[in-house]
Amino acid sequence: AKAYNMIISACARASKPDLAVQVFHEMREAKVPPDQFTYTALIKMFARAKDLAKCFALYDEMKQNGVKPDEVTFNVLIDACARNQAADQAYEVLSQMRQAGVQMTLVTYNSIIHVNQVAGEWEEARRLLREMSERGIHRDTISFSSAINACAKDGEVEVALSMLQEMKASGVPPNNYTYNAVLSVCDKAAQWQTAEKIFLIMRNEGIPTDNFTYSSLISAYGGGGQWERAQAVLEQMKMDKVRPNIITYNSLVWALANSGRWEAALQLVSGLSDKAVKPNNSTFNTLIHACKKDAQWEKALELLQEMKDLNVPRDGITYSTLIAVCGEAGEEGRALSLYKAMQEDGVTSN
RNA sequence: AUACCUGCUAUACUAUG
Repeated sequence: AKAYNMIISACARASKPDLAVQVFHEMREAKVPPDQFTYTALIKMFARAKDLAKCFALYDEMKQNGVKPDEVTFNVLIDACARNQAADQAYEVLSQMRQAGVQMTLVTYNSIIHVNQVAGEWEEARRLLREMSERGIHRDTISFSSAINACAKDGEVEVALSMLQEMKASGVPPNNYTYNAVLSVCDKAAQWQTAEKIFLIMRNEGIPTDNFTYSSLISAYGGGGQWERAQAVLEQMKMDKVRPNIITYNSLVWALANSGRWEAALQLVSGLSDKAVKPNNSTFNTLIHACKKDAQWEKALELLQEMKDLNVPRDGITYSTLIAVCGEAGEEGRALSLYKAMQEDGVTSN
């Protein structure tokens, strides 16, 4: 079975699910019984493809064939639920894991905390951190980073900061994921001053900063209308030798737009043509939304044309934003014709 | 070698909500 498993994993890694399934069938025809590794690898593959139904079908098949799901199988199933934002199903898997007498490991806890993160359940995440400690399960950087992320949805900065503090007090080293998570919480909580403070601490501690760091910081500034500080971050990045990517630029475009500086936002994007970074769907959607200010509906339609010219994909957000811009500008007729244009463009609304 | 040796976990951008 090991040889087949290796092939299946290789197919999964290469994102060739059909091939992996084919090998799986050949395995059965060759009368080689699949084992835990086989099923778990396949479940993981469908987890990544966000096909929860297939994950559970394999899980059922596995049990029917008398292959006992082990701790890794359950962890992968929990991860599959997290990726599909199916918190309830994740908890159901957890209870089946208990019923099967399989012990929860560090990764199980981390995966469940990730589920809490997706669901924004910071209280549950905090409880699990405590439970791990009580049960003598070593908590690692991922445990705390995920728990901090669980605070993002509700913007619970105080809780996130206390988790960071406890982490340090427990001797668990924060890394860039940890600090980026804290920055993300500050962003969601609209606390750019706290974000700035955290960023400085991060650098003082010698934690490497990356594009996630800067884009979160830029968004936090943008949320507070601090477009000048947001712009300054881009300069800081150059000094720090971190190359901005399209998301970083999009964050700045959004920060400028949200600060009422739509002209600067447009200028920033035109300036991208010299760089290796190409504007994408989000870039344009943000710019189109920025046209709401001052009823710039003509500019918005120009941007739509530019998207087509540059082969930037349009989506439902593009058109619903355009319709809103035209509608608010008193151009109801255009708003209506945009709906038709959307269908002609092959974009389905939802 | 308590590493590697078939399977598991965390972070950033856009409209509406």
